[in-house]
Amino acid sequence: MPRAKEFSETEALAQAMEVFWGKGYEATSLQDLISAMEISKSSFYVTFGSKYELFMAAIGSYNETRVEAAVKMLDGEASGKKAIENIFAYFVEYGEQYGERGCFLCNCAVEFAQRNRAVAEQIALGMDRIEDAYHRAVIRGQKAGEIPPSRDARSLARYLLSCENGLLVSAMAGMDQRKMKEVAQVTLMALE
Amino acid sequence: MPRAKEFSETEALAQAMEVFWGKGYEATSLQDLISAMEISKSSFYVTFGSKYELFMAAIGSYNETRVEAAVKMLDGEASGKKAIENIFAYFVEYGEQYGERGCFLCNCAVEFAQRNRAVAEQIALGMDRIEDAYHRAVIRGQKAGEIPPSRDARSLARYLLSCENGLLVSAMAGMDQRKMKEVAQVTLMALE
DNA sequence: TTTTTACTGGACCGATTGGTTCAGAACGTG
DNA sequence: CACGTTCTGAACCAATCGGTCCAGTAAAAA
Repeated sequence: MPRAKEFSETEALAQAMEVFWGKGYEATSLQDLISAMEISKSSFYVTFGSKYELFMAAIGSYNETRVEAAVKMLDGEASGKKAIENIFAYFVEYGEQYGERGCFLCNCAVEFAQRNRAVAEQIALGMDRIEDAYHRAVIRGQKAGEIPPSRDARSLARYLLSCENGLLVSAMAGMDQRKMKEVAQVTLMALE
Repeated sequence: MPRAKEFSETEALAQAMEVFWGKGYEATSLQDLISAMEISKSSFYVTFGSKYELFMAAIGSYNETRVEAAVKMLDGEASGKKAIENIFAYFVEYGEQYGERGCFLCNCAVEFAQRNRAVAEQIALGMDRIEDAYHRAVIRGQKAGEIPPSRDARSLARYLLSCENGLLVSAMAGMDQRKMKEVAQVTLMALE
């Protein structure tokens, strides 16, 4: 009977995602990928089909891990306002890490979205999940009296997502942690 | 004596910028460039040196034209608040155009900034110009009593720049014009 | 007309790109 | 052991990459 698999498909995919995240699609060569994934070229093609297919899977992996983690951060906190403050503090604190490579979805949007509908759809999927999580947090905050109920919750959610994107892109453009903190503070005044 | 130049260097550069802006550095081939610039490969290398040097010049060209135009929009309006509202309205209105390719500086930051200091510096140059223009507009607004003087003008300026970046990236990620308008409205409430 | 420069097209370069194929080693199971 | 499967390394592919070089043409001024 069959020989056992020697590498974890999901682990290799996670490694590939890291490379794509850090370098972008075009700048990532097959060599980069198989080196990071620690599999042979043959295994690569047998398992993942092509560079492009792997890339699509990598976005999926990002949605299932990183996006899901952000959503859980937002849903996990009882106080909606606190949850939003926490996640922005997280982005600022890990600004060095995120500053280096930003948000994978945003990066993909910049590099790809206008030329490739399938990529655009995958991106929209992840973005919508975050927006919905912001929305739930805002509603929670409004019910608890932390956030003025006069504001439209959906608009606020989209605003927060857009600001998050802006903050991470700005970090890539060279904004340091101190300035990011300032910007986050101003951003969150919309919840007052 | 010499034969006259048959193509405008600055025009060709502007064409190249358009291509880089639309496709990014890595995805743009020499063929793409010389087709768009309508010059021969030989003229290309004699005039611009290399793909990389052209790219750097293209960022410079962007700073001198598009960034300068934005700065003039912000400085041109007597009312600081109005100026800021106008430029955000502009980004929303031309969201289709910008949605396709966003802000060139942001795109470069995403693709390049972490790996290349020279590119990062060029980007910072343009970003700083915009930030300063926002700053002047905020100060003007505060002096005119349109914007609460209690707010730190520099923080507000950075916030506005970051939100602008976020808005344009979100547009690339698929946000439509209506939602952009909503987000812009929420963003500008920070000036109340 | 000659000189000087601008410009072009095409041949050519080595390197790298993403991708294919295959013989054979490694290994768990029957 | 033998079978069935997984996995690897290397050889190989056509195409494209950015870049160089040059012979030759076009054009304006001397």
